[in-house]
Amino acid sequence: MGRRWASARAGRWKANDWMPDDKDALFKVMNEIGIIGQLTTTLFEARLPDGVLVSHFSVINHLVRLGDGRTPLQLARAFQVPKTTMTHTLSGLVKRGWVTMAPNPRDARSKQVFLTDTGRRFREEAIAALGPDLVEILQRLPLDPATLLPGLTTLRQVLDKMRESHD
Amino acid sequence: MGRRWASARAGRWKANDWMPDDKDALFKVMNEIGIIGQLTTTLFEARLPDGVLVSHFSVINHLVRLGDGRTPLQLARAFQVPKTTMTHTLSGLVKRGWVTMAPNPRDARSKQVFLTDTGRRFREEAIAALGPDLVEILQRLPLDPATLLPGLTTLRQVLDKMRESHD
DNA sequence: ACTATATAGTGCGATGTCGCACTTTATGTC
DNA sequence: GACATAAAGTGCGACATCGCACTATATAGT
Repeated sequence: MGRRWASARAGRWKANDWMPDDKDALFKVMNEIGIIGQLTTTLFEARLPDGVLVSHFSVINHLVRLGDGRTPLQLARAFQVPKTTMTHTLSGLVKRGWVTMAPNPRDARSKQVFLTDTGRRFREEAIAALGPDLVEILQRLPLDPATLLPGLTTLRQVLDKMRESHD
Repeated sequence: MGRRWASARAGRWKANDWMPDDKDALFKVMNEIGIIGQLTTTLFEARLPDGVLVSHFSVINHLVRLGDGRTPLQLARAFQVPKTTMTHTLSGLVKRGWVTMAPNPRDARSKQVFLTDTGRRFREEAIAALGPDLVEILQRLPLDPATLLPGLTTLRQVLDKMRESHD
């Protein structure tokens, strides 16, 4: 299972305790994001079959949306995980019969990942299983999630660019 | 190391592909949040000494901000991790001399976690080490992070409440 | 007081993540 | 074409996370 950890949600912090306002605000934003990401993962994973992780769904979902036939390395890059991790994740998908691996005709070192019908069906069911939770969140949330999206996307793009330029 | 995985950042999705607008927007928000959380963890961990994880910093930071003397279980709850995970994390902190564990005088089953001077110094250094990255993000970010904070906090609170009411 | 149940912490085993090193194949240089 | 270097994928080992089961202690009901 996965990733977790940010600052505990239990405490609201005072600004200017140890940082200027804007750094402090950014730090808090990243904190909240870490916590939300953790809670989201837990929530979603509870709706998936036993032993199936968000990583599995994410790869299948990616292949459905952007097309299969991708190589393992392309997938690893898309998800920002080491190739060994992708190897492991893909082996789980193969074991469950949700994808098949074929040699890549363009490059004998490489492979291609293809979806099976069972794999597509798994995605449909996972999405359906998550639906009620999304509805409940929307009911309780006193704001339109769409208002958050542009800012988050911008932040993600900035972080992505930094990652590229740093390594 | 830790948590990762969301949908790959590589593709922007069309609304109404398979969900009504608001569900789709919420799903995208959670996706972006997952990716940002992952990138943030990677970034921060690169600034920490070898083998030191965000989990270590988070616990120390929590103790500095909200006061030490907490029990391991209180910490586990604050961070939403199983108690076994907290046991493991704390053992790492003890090993590095950043906290000490003492029996809890109020409850002989329990313990209390106390910061050491070295532990406080580690926190200072970690924060200092992260500073330049925060500055760089702020320079590249064409918006004030403070504008994101209220919405994220609200979303986190909703998810927190749901967790409580579900289990 | 006695007993049943709940709680705090931990050891252990299973599994996910990821760095390192290796094999196989591609690419670039001469 | 021969050779050095790079890239794709995987085996292996280290380690983090976490469920299960266990011990020790507290609490509740009688």
